Amino acid sequence: MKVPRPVIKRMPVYYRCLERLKNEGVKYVSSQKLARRLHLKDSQIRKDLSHFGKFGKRGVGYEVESLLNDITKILGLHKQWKVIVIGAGNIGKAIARFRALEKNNFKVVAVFDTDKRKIGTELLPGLKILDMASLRDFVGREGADLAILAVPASSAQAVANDLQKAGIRGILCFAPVTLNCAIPVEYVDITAFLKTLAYSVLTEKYNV
Amino acid sequence: MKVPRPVIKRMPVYYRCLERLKNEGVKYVSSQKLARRLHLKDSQIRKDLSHFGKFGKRGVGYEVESLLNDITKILGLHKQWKVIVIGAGNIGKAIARFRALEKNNFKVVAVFDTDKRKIGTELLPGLKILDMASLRDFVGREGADLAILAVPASSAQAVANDLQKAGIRGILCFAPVTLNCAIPVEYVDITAFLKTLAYSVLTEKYNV
DNA sequence: AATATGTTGTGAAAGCTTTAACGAAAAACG
DNA sequence: CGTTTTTCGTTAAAGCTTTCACAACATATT
Ligand SMILES: NC(=O)c1ccc[n+]([C@@H]2O[C@H](COP(=O)([O-])OP(=O)(O)OC[C@H]3O[C@@H](n4cnc5c(N)ncnc54)[C@H](O)[C@@H]3O)[C@@H](O)[C@H]2O)c1
Ligand SMILES: NC(=O)c1ccc[n+]([C@@H]2O[C@H](COP(=O)([O-])OP(=O)(O)OC[C@H]3O[C@@H](n4cnc5c(N)ncnc54)[C@H](O)[C@@H]3O)[C@@H](O)[C@H]2O)c1
Repeated sequence: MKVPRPVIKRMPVYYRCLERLKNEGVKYVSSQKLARRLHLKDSQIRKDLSHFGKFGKRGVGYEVESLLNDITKILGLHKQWKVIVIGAGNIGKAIARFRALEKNNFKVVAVFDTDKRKIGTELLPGLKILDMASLRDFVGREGADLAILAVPASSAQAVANDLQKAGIRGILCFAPVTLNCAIPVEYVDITAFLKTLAYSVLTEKYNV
Repeated sequence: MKVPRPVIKRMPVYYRCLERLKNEGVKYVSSQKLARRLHLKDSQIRKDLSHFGKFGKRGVGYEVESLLNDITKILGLHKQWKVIVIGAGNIGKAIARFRALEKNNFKVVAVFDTDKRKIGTELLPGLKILDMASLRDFVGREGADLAILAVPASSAQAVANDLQKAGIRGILCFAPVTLNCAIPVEYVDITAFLKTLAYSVLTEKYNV
């Protein structure tokens, strides 16, 4: 039975909130307390979790650490995902250097570019920028599951095609385009977020 | 009458597709052709646009350039938005250097940080990193509408409070937290996108 | 042991969004 | 000039998601 996409999009939000609670030393949390922190309805949280099983204890709530483990499994974060970054420009470098990814079990194993001046330079100890020409070999040899696409919009579709051929199974796309792909794609169009934000500011009602 | 959020989230997608068509020299486009490019239903595009007015011509479609102008107005992109970036780290610098923002009428007017070693250094010609202590003065004096929040999660809420007090009207938040704010906030939690992507890869059905 | 309080999981209702269907308009064509 | 083709804007239906409401269970209290 298919889980609705809005539910899937909220799971990482629960995850990060539980992680925080765990660090704060909180042992148990109710759907109501979670809801207050996340500006959601408690019934929504319970319904969301019910898609995957029963994790709570009536009268008590959810054990923070065990629910966190359950969500980790649900999202598939108990095994490490190997990630490659395509495009060692502004955004590609920022992400490759972002160490918190590893805490979430996403490991950046390589960065690729076509720019001869960049190829061979070291972004982090042990993380050299590789030639796009070696993409297919690399993925075949070292294995990689996901790709973060940080190239100009004009080359995004071509690169996406290469990624699929190389055996990549999912793409996180920063370029402002809609890709034609047979594998899952998530889009992070930052200018689109700003536009949505601009609209919200313009139409905002006086609230809270 | 309130426009549904899913509609607002699609408007920037229409925008970027029309921009592309304009560059390709296309003069007219039908909802069907747009739908095919964007993997949507034509009826959805027509319905979405109908929330804002009548932009098409029966039997013909939409005039690319004029629809682009209309969407520009709808999203409030005909006037320039002054944007400040908070946190001159990996992601903050990448965004401050991202020139395409200006084409969309978002102008990064300042970058702020608390790190004494960074303050005063120049990120781009004419774009110095300023001291957080001068935030309120700056916003009061120069004016700024939106803030891009690129500080560690641990300080995000405190900074958000400062931003509101300074008069900022909307926040684009890269930190993996849910903020308590009275102004509009959009979240860009990159690890959350990766988690959603991981889930999709795991549960993918063999398709297309 | 009985009562009070708290909280989950879930079925049903309400609310919202997408899709289908079609009349009305615009252009193209013979 | 009437007919055909195309495509919009809109109403209504279908489909999906959120919220409500409550029985069932868990613990604490007296
Ligand atoms: N920088 C940002 O803050 C930002 C924000 C939102 C979106 N984006 C988007 O992210 C993408 C990258 O932006 P950026 O600012 O990092 O650009 P950039 O120009 O700094 O970097 C792009 C990199 O991709 C490389 N490249 C180009 N074609 C390639 C190919 N076919 N294969 C492999 N590598 C290739 C270039 O050599 C360059 O190093 C763009 O699509 C942009 O619209 C960037
Ligand atoms: N780098 C990435 O690719 C990436 C991806 C996803 C999310 N994020 C998130 O974005 C945020 C920033 O990430 P980063 O990698 O750029 O971190 P970073 O450590 O490189 O940069 C953070 C910057 O914020 C500054 N800072 C700290 N406290 C501040 C305060 N109170 N006021 C003003 N400035 C302050 C620091 O001096 C530093 O320059 C984090 O919340 C992170 O989780 C980053």
